[in-house]
Amino acid sequence: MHAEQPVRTGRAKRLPRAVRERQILDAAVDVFSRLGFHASSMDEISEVAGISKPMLYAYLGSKEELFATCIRREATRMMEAIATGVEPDQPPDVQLWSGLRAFFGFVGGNRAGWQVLHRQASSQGGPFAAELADMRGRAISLVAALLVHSSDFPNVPRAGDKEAESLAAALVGAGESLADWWLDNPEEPAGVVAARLMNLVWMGFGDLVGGNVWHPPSRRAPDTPQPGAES
Amino acid sequence: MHAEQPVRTGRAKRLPRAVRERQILDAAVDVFSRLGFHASSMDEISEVAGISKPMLYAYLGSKEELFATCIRREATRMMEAIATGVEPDQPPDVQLWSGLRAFFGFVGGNRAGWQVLHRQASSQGGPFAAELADMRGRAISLVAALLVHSSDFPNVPRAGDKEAESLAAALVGAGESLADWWLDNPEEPAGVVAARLMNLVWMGFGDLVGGNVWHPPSRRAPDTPQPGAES
DNA sequence: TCCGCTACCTACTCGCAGGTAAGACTACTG
DNA sequence: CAGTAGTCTTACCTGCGAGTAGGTAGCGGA
Repeated sequence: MHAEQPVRTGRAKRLPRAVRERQILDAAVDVFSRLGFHASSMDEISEVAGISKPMLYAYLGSKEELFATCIRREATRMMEAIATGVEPDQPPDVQLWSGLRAFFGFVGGNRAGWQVLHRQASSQGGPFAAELADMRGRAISLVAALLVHSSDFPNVPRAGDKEAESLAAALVGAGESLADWWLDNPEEPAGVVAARLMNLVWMGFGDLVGGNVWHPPSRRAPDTPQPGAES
Repeated sequence: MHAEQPVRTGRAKRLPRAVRERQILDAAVDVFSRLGFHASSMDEISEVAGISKPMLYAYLGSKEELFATCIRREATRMMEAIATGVEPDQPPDVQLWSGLRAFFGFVGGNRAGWQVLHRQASSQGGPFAAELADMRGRAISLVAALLVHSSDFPNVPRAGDKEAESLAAALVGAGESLADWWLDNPEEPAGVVAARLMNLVWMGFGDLVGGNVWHPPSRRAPDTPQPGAES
């Protein structure tokens, strides 16, 4: 799970600041994800990072600043992964599908990052949750734009945008929760989890219990869920 | 939000143990929900409860035991609220609808309880998360049974149960997330939030962008979302 | 009215973890 | 070979909060 550095003795090798900072952030994400914000000690983080505590403070400031930096880094990585994965000229369901695959692919390849980003950040109050809320807001806007663009909401005359936005919030929330659930049930590959959510939000239970499933255009038989990216 | 006791001076009124324990748990849920587990001090909880710290230890044991007791109490309350709200002889969509209304009704009336139950418990590791996972497991089983009972899953020959269970997990997760989202956007009434999730999971985006919405049987016109229970 | 029990308190101990002071080692530059 | 800038360390201070020792006050029973 987390790479176990051999116990450090004596002085660490001299490295340029940028490299050290990356190492420290990696270590911090690892420790925060395993222990949570409060239970993580700066001593432990510095030990995992292979340096001594004052380096932490010299480079990353206080514990809270360090945590915020972790959150920002992981949030940025995730949004970039999604933005890279989605194909803007496709029909809406395919865009949604590729977005979901990118999202679950990222989570699968960055369990620790997702853990600290979502679970930890949301449980600490104040600026951390705000940081997270900002990222979620961007994701919601993305989905909402997709929905609004893809069709009108004929039955909700004036509130179309708000309606779309809150549906998008529900979807994003479902994705976050399913990702959390996946952390505890890691045996399934990313594509299967993504396909499940895709079916749920695109088809709905009403269709699914009737046997209608969504499937990507022209690839496989309708009844096999898309394997997709591996965990 | 939380009832502000006047600053206590001198000795508290003598009360039977059961009553004190309830007071203490109320105070603990309040403080835990606002500050989180680690940031909450036993001093603060005892102060809010209107008693002195040794009483906490005498009645509720250690801080961890106190927290676990809070979680269990809130979890039990929530499952009871849902079980009471659902009507077993109705068709599946109506059962789901009433379950969702009961759930969001509970959360709306117990913001602090939900906060500590979900956000706090899930972010602390170990036994607390396990406690929560147990409750979630029961909720998932409930929904999965509903799905399996309501119809076959024709396209997934042998894995029907597992498929249903993981869809149920996604739904429960969506509900949890939407409830969290609702904590930060509390202006909407419970019924509207419940109706949104109902539409999402029952109809799916595929229908919704086409203008098809779900509505409770024989109450209103199909195009108005159900206002439902008030916050 | 005295006993004993339960509710309740003040006033501590003590370890842990965030944060820092002050200096030592390395490498580059002239 | 100085001088300087940046890297890195040991060894400490300090406050906060979990948990406790030991004692006081009200109440019910005989």
